[in-house]
Amino acid sequence: MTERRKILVTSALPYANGPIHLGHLVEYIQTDIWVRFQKLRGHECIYLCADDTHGTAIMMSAQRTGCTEEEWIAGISEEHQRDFAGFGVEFDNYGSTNSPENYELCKEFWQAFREAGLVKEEAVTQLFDEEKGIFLADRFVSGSCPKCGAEEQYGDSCDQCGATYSAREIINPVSTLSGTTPTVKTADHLFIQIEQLHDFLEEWTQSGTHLQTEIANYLKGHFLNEPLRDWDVSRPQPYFGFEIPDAPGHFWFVWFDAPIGYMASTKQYCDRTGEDFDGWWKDPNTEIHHFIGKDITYFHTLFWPAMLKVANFNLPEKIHIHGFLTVDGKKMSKRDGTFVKAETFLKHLNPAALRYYYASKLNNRVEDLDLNLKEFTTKVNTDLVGKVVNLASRTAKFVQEIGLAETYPDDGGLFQQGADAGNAIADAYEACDFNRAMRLIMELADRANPYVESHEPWKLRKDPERQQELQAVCTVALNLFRQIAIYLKPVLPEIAEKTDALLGEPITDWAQAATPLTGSPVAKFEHMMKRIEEKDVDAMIEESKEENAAAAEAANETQFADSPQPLIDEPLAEEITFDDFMKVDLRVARVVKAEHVEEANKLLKLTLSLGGDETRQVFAGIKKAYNPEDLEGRLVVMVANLAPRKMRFGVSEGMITAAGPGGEEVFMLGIDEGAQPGQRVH
RNA sequence: GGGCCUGUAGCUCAGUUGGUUAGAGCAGGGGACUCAUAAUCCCUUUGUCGGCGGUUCGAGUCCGUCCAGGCCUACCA
Repeated sequence: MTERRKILVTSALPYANGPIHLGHLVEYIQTDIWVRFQKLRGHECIYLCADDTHGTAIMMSAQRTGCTEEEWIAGISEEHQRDFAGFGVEFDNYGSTNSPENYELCKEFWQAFREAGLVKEEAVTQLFDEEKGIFLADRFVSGSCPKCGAEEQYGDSCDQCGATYSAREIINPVSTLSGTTPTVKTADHLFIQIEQLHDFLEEWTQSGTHLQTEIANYLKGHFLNEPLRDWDVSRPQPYFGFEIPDAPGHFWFVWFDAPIGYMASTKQYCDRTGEDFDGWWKDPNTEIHHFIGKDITYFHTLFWPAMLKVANFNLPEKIHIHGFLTVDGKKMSKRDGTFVKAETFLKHLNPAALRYYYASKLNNRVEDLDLNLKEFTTKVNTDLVGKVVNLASRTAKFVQEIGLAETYPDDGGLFQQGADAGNAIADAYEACDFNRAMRLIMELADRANPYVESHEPWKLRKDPERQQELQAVCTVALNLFRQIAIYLKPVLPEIAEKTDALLGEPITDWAQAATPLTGSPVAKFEHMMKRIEEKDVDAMIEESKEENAAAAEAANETQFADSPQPLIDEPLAEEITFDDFMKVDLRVARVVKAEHVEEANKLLKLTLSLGGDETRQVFAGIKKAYNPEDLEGRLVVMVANLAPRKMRFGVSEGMITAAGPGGEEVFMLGIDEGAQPGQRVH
C-alpha cells in the first residue's frame, strides 16, 4: 500500500440560524464517506467542523426569541450535532466560531495582515436603521429603482431593468427590519487589499490541482481578469462577533472568522488528544481538504487561500465543491413538503438509506443532485436489501452451526475478481466519484447472487452426503458478501459492524477485502436493513408539509405575526371615492384557453370568457407560477374595462387580478362556488 | 448583458486520448426458482447520442452555430 498520508478534512460550517435539512446533508454525508474511506485505507485523517455563529442574522434571531446570542447558538449547536450524529456523520471535533481558540487565531491572522501592510481604513457610507440601531446590508433595504423607477426593488440591482447601483441610490428606501426610513451614516471600515495577492491567487487557482476545472474557469473569467477589489472585513458595532483588538468598536465580519473556525476546531481537537496543531496546519506533508457548496465558492477559493498565504499556514490541497439538492427535480419547497429537516427524516426512515442513495448519485462535479423519491425507494431496496444483504440472509443460516470452511473453496475466480476491483473502487472513492464506486461494487453483488443461484445451497442442505459442498458454497457467498461490506463500509458503517458480528472478524482495513475469511464461526443471522416502505416516505413528506403549515399558523397565532413586509414593499395607495372604485369594472371570467407565448419568459396568453360569446384575450405575467393546463376552465377575476394595450406579442384586452411580488410568487384571485362568468365584482 | 455547466433509452446515469452493429441499473414484458426482507436468477422491448453545419478515412466523443434547462455575476449569508 502507499505511504500513510496525513489528511485534514472539513465541511462548511453550518450557520447557527436554522436546522439541518436534507440539502445540508449532501455535503456532510459526502465528506463523511470520504473521511471514513481514508481512515479505512489506513491514513491518518481527521474530520473537523463547527457552527458558524456570528453576524447580523444571528443577532436578529436572538433578539426575536428574547435570549442572548450565546444562548441561541448553544441551542442550535446541540441540535446540529444531534442531527449529524443521527446520520452517522462523525466529526473528530465539532466546535464553534465563537470560541476562545477562534479568537486567538483571528488575532494571529489579523496581525499577519497588519504586518504585511495589507490593511487599509476607509470610510463607508451606508444606510442606517435608527430604530434598530444598525447599519443595513443591501438585502435589508427596499425601494424604487433609481434608473427605471420600478418599485419593490431590493439591494443593489433592479430585476425590472437590470440596473445595478448602490443601496444608497434607491429612491424612497425602507428598512425591511423595522419598516422605517433609514438615514445615511458614515463609518470607518477596515479593508484587506487582496489585489496584492493577485499573482499568487492566479497561480494557485489555475494550477489545475486544487480546484475543479469549471471552478477555476469561473474564477478566471469573473475575478482574476481584473484587479481584485479590497475586501471589507470589519463591521461597526453593534455586531455579534469578535471585536478587533486594535480597532475598538469594530468587529470582524463573519466571513473573516468563519473559515478560521476550521483551525479553531483543529486546535480543540489537538488540545484534547495532545496532538501538535502545527503538524496539521504548518507541516507541508499534511493535505487539507475542504468540502463546500457552490454558493460559498469565492470565499474559499480566493479569500481563504489568501488569508492562509499571508499568515503562513498550509494551503488547501483541494477544495471539493458540490451542487445543491433538488427533490423530484425541483428546488426544495416548504409548501410541497420537500424541505425535509434531518430530524423529520430520522423519524420515518433509515439514515443509511440516504447515505447510500446520495453516494450512488454523487460525482466530483459541481452538479446539482436530485433526490427522486421513487427512485430512492427502489434503488435502496433493490441494491442494498435485494442484492447485498440478501447474500448473507440467504446463506448464513445454513452454516450457522458448522461455520466457514477451513480452506477457501474454488469459486471460479469470483473472490479474486472482487479483490482486483479494489483499486478501481478506491480510485473512485478517492476522486469523490462515489457514483462510480457504487456501480463497481454493485457489479460484484450482481455476480455473487447468480453464484448462489446456480449452486442451489437450499438443495444441498437436504442431502446429508453433500454437507461439505454446502459449507463451501456458503463460505463463498459469505466471503463475497463480506468483501462488498468492506467496500461499502465508508458509506454504510452499520452494515459493516453487523457483518463483524455475523462473522466474528472486525472489518478495520480496506486490505481485508483481498483475503477471504476461513474457519470462523457464523453467528445467528440478524436483519441488517429494513426495506423502505413507500408509505414511510409519504409520511415524511406529509409531516414536513404539516410542520410548515404549523409554523405558519403559530406565526399567525402569536399575536398577528404576519410579516409587515408586503406593506413595506408596496405602501397603501391614496384614498379614493366610491365613484373612483366603480370606474374599475371587475368581472368574473372563465379561462377557456391558456397557452404559452413563444419567446416570452413571463407571459401566458389567456382567452377569457365573460359568458355567451363575449371573450377577451389577455396576456398575464404568470408563466412562472401557473401551468396553462391547470388554468383552463378556472374562474378568475379580471379588470374588464381596462384600455387595450398593445404588447410585443399581441393586444391585451384586460388584466387578471393577482397578488404577490411576481415571478413564481403570484397568487391569482379565485371566487367561491356559484359565481357566473360575466358577473360584476363589487 | 456577460460567464460557467448540462442536454445519450420511460427514469437515473456510464461512455476513457475520435475507431468496429452506443452501454448499465431501475422501470416495462416473458419465464424459472423458493434459501432469502413478494427478495433472487434467466431471457427480452426501447435510442434520428438536443437541432443544423463543419473538420476527418471515421464523431456521442473535436470545432462553429442555434435551441432548451440549470447556475453564477464579490463588500449577501
